[in-house]
Amino acid sequence: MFSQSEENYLKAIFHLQGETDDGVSTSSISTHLNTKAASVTEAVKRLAEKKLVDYQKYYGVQLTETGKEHALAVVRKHRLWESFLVDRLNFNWDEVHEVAEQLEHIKSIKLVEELDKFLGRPAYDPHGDPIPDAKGNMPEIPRKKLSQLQKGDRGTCKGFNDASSSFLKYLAKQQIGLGTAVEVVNIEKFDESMTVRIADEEVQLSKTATDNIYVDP
Amino acid sequence: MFSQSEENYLKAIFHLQGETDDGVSTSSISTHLNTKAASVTEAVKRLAEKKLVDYQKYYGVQLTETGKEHALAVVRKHRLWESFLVDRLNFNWDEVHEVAEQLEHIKSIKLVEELDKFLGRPAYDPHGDPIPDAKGNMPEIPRKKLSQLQKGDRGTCKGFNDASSSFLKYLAKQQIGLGTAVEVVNIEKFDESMTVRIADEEVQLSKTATDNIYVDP
DNA sequence: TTATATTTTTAGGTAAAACTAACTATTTAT
DNA sequence: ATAAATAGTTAGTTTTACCTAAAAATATAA
Ligand SMILES: [Mn+2]
Ligand SMILES: [Mn+2]
Ligand SMILES: [Mn+2]
Ligand SMILES: [Mn+2]
Repeated sequence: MFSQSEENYLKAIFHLQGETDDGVSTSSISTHLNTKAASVTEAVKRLAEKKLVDYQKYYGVQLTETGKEHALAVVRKHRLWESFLVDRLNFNWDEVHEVAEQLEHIKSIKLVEELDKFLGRPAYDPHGDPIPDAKGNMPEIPRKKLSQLQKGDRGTCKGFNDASSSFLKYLAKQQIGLGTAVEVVNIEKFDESMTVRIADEEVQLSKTATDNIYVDP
Repeated sequence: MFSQSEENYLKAIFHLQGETDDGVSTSSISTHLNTKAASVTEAVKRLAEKKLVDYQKYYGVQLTETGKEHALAVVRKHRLWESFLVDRLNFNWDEVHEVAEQLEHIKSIKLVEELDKFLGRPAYDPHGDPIPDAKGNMPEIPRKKLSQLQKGDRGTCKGFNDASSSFLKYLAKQQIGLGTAVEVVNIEKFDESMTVRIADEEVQLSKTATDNIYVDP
């Protein structure tokens, strides 16, 4: 149906689209996928041709309904496979993302359905991200970036951006995991770094780090 | 490391090489992979460049030691995934081959090792084919094509060529499976079709069918 | 042993997916 | 409002992987 490259673009656009409803820029896609903006322009033209995105020159792209459906199907597979690797094959949560990047492109509706059943229809992946069901629905969990909290705020870790294994290893070292309670002790003005209390221990977290930690306030 | 296309060529050459030690023809590869001979010529040049095959113009290709190792790694993955699909995900043996054709290209040594462990290190896949171990060793099971038996010979089914789902469905309908005892009742001269006895029932099998059934005489 | 048939390779194309360099449109700052 | 900076597109290449048609080599048959 669609190529791996096309699926990667759809997924990237889906993630970058977030809440806002204005177009996703080619440069943000190129950063996300480690390609060059010129390559993205070509790619989105092909996607527009196939009615997977709406594309307006110089004003970015947006997924069509079909495009979004397919992106969600890929996200579903990615998160199910990550769950499989951690829950059944003894992988650590910090070493599954790369493999899931490959597995998410396997084409077989039956495989996804049976895998989901086999895993007991998990609602969240190992990084706390919700797993869409076969129809593309997923629980809207209220969560913020840790970086959005103010001094004095408390919250519980609900998810982490799993794109980098080194980040997840770093979290493990800091004793931060799903469900960990955090309290913002201080925020440095000049670099937005944060001091947080985790079970009586105080740790320093960079803005880069707090941007990739999701909390339920 | 190697592309899906390259891996498919290596696997095809491995299967076509069989016992004989003369070169595999480009046309046989093209038939096997549903491509054109011209495409194969180009592909084997690339493989020869990478020292995965020895190629002599007009005289076919042979896998190098490295090429064979990699082919066996792909075969190992293919058969492990088929086992996973049948043993754990409720797939039928006749619907796993196509999916395994995709899964065999996933690159992760840990994944293969953990999958193997998870499945209890199976020795055979659902079609009776031996699964190579991590080093590429697999049991040399003595087996012949059913088509090689003579009138009056008996044997036990030890494997089936799983490339076509329709063939496996046909076998199921004829009540032929792994371990089934067969006796050659008659062979027609003109089309080499065979009459075999299976548990008191007599069935007619075409040469195409008997070429794809392996037996232990 | 020559002629014919078959197989294989070469030559020339196409399409996807990437790249760099150059150009153009939009945004921002003066 | 204009100029400079930034972002985005176009043009021209490259590599992989396929194709068809034509040419060349090998195999076979008279
Ligand atoms: Mn992931
Ligand atoms: Mn994840
Ligand atoms: Mn198979
Ligand atoms: Mn098999």
